[in-house]
Amino acid sequence: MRKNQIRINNERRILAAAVKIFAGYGYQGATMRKIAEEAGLPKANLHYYFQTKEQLYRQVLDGIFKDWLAAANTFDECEEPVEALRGYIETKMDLSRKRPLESRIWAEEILRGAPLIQDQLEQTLAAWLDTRVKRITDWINTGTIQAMNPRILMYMIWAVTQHFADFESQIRALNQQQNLSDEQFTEAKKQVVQTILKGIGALD
Amino acid sequence: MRKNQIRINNERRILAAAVKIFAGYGYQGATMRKIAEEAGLPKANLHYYFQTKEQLYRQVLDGIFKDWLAAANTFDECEEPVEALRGYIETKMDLSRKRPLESRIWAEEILRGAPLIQDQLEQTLAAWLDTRVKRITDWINTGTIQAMNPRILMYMIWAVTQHFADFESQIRALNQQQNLSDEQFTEAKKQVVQTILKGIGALD
DNA sequence: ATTAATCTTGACCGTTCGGTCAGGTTTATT
DNA sequence: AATAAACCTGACCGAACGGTCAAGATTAAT
Repeated sequence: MRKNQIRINNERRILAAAVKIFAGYGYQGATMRKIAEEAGLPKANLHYYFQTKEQLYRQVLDGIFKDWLAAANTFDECEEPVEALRGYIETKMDLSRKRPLESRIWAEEILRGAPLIQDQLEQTLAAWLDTRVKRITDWINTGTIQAMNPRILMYMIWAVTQHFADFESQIRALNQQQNLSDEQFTEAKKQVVQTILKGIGALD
Repeated sequence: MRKNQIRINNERRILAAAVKIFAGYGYQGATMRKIAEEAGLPKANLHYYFQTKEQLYRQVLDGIFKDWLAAANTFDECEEPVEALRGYIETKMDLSRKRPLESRIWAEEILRGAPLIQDQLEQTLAAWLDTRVKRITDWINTGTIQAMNPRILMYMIWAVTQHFADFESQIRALNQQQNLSDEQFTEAKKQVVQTILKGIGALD
């Protein structure tokens, strides 16, 4: 069932254009015309590969969701809480840095009440979170880290790491109209890791 | 220059409806028809009080911005860093709890690159932040709290506190399809305060 | 009671939206 | 070389958008 190369190429081009436009304008603000222009294809051609705007948007969301879950590898690979959490926070921060558009699309979807991905949240993401909550609970029970609500810890990590992508324009306005430099971002990453790990009693 | 009571009432009704609709659908997804329906007025009447959709949206944003800055009072009134930061974090958390719609409108505006409020961010908010950064720097210089980048601390506080409003639908999906109860929210607030204050070495 | 100012609204306008389709072109198969 | 399958696209469609306006209703001022 190998797909034709033409189809592969064009679907990729359209998806890449769709990420840019959906991130820049939101689902409602994005138009098939703009996406077609960005992709360098006539609008009717988009509808040949993706029947509707919603289907195109769903495929974009699916790709983001996969990356999102894949970022958890570091978390699972490490035995010790400090290493696991540090790795996970750093991976999420790097993801925010390298793929801010995807983060913003995700954020907007959640902001609107997650109309298209509620099932994925309730099924896949909930199961994903449960597994990690169990690991953290084990650490707490063995006295490796202090007692706390693991879910709230995860919410805090998500909030902070994604903030650097989602609120990039606010941070830029507060940083002399300049995006964070690599040095500034590295400093931020370090401070975020330090504050959270120390905040839960895993450091010092 | 007292405004007529009719005008006062209708402007208030329209603004309240606009907050609901803009928060629920985003700027592009919100329509004057929906806002009019929510307000219980004919669409043409909206245009009598607010010439354009953008002007209505601007007034909504202005109101949010004022609340946003007003939340800083606790921060300024306290001498000690622990009290000041705890008060500010708790106030922002309570704001997220009580006015999630406004938080979401703000978040969406920033997400889209802050096209309408860039000036306010660069002027008013930047000045506001500078003042607080100076206070935190003083605390650091007098050894009351450990060395760190105060701006990053503020970004972390904003990220976490607003997350509970902006990502409410995600948190709900991960909490047995139930919004956080008052007890759960109180626990979250406590843990957020604890983690951040301990994380910057202001506790223990 | 009269006038002026303010408020109300159904009907309408040009534009843009997502989506369709017929008919032509290119590519793959034999 | 012939046929089939896949791909391409300009022109078009009905619906919904933000916004306008003239004419009537209500309120305020004298």
